Amino acid sequence: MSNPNSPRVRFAPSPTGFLHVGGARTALFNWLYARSQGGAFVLRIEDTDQERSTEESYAAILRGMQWLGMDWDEGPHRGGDFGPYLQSERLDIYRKHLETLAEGGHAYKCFCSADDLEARQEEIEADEGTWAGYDGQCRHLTTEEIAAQEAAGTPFAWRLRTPDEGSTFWYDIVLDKLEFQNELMVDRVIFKADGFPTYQFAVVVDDHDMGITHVLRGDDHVSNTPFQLMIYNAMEWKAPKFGHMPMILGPDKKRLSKRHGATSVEEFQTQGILPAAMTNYLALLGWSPGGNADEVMTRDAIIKKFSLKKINSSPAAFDYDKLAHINSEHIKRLSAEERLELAKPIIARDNWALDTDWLIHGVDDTESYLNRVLGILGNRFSNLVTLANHIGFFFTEEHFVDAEAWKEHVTPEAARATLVTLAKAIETGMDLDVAQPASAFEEVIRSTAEEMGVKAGELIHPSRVALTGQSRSAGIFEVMELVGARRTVARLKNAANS
RNA sequence: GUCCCCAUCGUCUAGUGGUUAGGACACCGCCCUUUCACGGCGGCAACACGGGUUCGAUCCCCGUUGGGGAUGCCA
Repeated sequence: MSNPNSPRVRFAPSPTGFLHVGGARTALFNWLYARSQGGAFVLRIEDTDQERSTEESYAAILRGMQWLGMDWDEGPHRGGDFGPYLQSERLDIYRKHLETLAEGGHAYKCFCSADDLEARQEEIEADEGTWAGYDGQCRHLTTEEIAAQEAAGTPFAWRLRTPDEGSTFWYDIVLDKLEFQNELMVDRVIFKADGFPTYQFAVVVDDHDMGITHVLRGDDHVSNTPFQLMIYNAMEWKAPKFGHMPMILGPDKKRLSKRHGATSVEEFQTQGILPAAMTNYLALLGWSPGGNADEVMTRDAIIKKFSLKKINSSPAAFDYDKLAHINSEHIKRLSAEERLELAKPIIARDNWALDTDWLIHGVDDTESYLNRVLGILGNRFSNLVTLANHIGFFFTEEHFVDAEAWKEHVTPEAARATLVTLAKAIETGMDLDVAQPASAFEEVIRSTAEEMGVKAGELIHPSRVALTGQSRSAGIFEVMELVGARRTVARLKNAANS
């Protein structure tokens, strides 16, 4: 589908944790760019850290991507012309390119151990100096010295010989011109002593070899970019365009972390957030459709409007309230059929089903029952997880009960008496062997209230809690219709006796 | 410490060298109403500070302050 001129972008997570919102946002912007330009979206796994990479993380990241609907054109389980897409399977490629660098004199062996470096740093700092990073000790080793170290079997890493003068700069898609003085750059390691390339080297090799045209990543990579540019230069490769997006902060403007609440994408899934809503909200963090345009958008609408030029350069704070709002808006805009599909797994999970003995007016199977339940629920359905509390009492006596509401509306003597009176009125005024419509319940309640000389609300509020266990619900007459006359009477009596 | 980035309502943001600085979330009030939610109406609330440039700066430049990032043989 992609032509030679279309962009190729990638998301390159390291499998050292779950897919968190920051990573998901980065992935999303890349994905949106690819989809909006007819380009290719590549998923590459950067698992060059043998210590921290795990299979679980790898699987979790893939799950997160799939849940959010970010399909990749090339990558794990999908293949592609530029594979393999796991860096741990590309070691030969990195070694080959390292050789090129070594031959050109751009890379050199460094025999300094971590302890050596630490000792030198301490020495300098003890003398009030500042350690600015690797000091270039092995830069000028003679062939004899190198031979001696190798003969002694000293482990070594490879470092890039970086330019000492001038500056390295690029025009960032988001941040515009960025420039760094070369003299401040140290010769960082590109190949570790364990035989694996460092991120700095692998990312450059892969982005080049995979034909990546645009690198969109978090701005925590800004200071890595000049070094990577130096690798491109040493390899005599053309560098891709870079775009650094600001990071996502917590509500307190501090770096987003677990203490702020959910940070992994899968946590939001378990909190009942719709993937489309999560995608929508993430897109709004650092990007905007502009002006007074509707913020609530489907994936397709976002793709249509997406533009790199509109990416914000200032960091955004994650707002859980707004996410909840976007989520409810998405649910609100769903058709009855779509809502039904979302709700089905919830009742299936607890084996909730219609019992024909309930004698529900106009309902003959579980699906049509659920459909009616969702119908009277209306816009109170705003989250997949809280939905269970809103509909449980229609299916089971073991439903959620709000203790506070019960204490306030059911426990008082007067309330109990009222419930008994109403239960009797329903028993005598209605045929319990026939399914009854909401209007019939309304009639009984209103006339009973009149006979008692009280407002209908006096009966309605305790009834609501007695039937639903909660002080908030859909219209009580409709609730009674769908709970059925028999169970309604039973619950009113049970509540009065509780 | 050094280097880099950022700065419009509490939050996400739109926006322009001259605007009543717009929208959304949250919050408050009113309406609707059997509760809640929805919906409708209204309200509160911002250009961080100090210098320039300019006839005029929220917008351009510099500085300060604040926040963030980097400074790893992590990615």
